Amino acid sequence: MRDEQIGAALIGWYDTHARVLPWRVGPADRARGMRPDPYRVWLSEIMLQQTTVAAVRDYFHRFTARWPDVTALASAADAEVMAEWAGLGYYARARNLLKCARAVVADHGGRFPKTRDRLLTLPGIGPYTAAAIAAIAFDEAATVVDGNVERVTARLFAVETPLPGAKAELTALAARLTPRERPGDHAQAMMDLGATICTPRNPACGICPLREFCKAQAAGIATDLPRKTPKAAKPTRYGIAYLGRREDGAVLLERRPDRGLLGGMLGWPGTGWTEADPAPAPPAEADWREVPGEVRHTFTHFHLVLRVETAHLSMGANPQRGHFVPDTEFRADDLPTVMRKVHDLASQPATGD
DNA sequence: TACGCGTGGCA
DNA sequence: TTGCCAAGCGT
Repeated sequence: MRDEQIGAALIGWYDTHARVLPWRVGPADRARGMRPDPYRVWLSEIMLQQTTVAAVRDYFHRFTARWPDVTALASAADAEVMAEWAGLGYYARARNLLKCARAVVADHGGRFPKTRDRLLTLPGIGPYTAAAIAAIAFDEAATVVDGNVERVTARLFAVETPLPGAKAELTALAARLTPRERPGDHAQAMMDLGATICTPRNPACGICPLREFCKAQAAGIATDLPRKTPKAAKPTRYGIAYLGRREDGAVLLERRPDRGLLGGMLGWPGTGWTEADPAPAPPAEADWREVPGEVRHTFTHFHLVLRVETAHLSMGANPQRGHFVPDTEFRADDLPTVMRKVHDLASQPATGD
């Protein structure tokens, strides 16, 4: 009974407070029978994995303008998609995005499968995304569990088990709240609540529609939940990046291997990134000069400090690594952010001292 | 199961 | 400045 009351309070709040988002069909339009486009739901959910709405918005508009449906995306060249994704991070998502689009076209007639279990078989679609697409696009009563739902549920039921160990327990509790009616709106309501009211720090319990049901609020421990097992400290790694420019303005770039860090993306040739001082490894014979300053960047699990060296390369240069990209085709925005920072540092006018 | 995998905003 | 955090997935 209490679970149904919670669901009713949540959906009531959502009907009046739902955020307007480009990939969303609001409750009013939904009531008139409008359905969200599965392609747009899928694309947005992939982009939103571990990524904020603010960061996703422009990327979503560019992708849908350029590739309006899954067939168009499936036909795109790998390099075009990777370049369009540049800056958004977690580049395996972009590689899997293409794999998934091509699988939908090749194996499913260009239409997304409509059930959670079948969506789960597609590249880049895991438990969260499969449930989200099934619920939002196809009205399946799937339980959607992301970081927001974990936090809301942990507080609502005062679960003190630390994450990630509490995942199964929180999923079971979230499943109790999942309704047969409007499961997609319910899922989005849970996530909106977590994003705007039941936030990680300083939750706005005073205006929360679930306040009267919340055990953590009653116990005065809402801010402390969910508990988390502490993470290891990030080490610092060091490397050298080589920005070579030919007489005709072409720059020397290298496509990184599909697996691993920044997989499939363009970057500057360089040394490995190690905790020890890197041994120089220029990609071509030239008079390499160090650029004053350094690039600092932090990845998920380490800090990176990069020295940058530049050189003028002759028209006859035959680099051991990488390939020349003509001046007219090069755009720094096509690079992952750390590589764009290298370009920015090398492009700055000399400071004079 | 635990780790590798980006980036930008915020306190 | 630093660490934490965000609509996870693949291996």
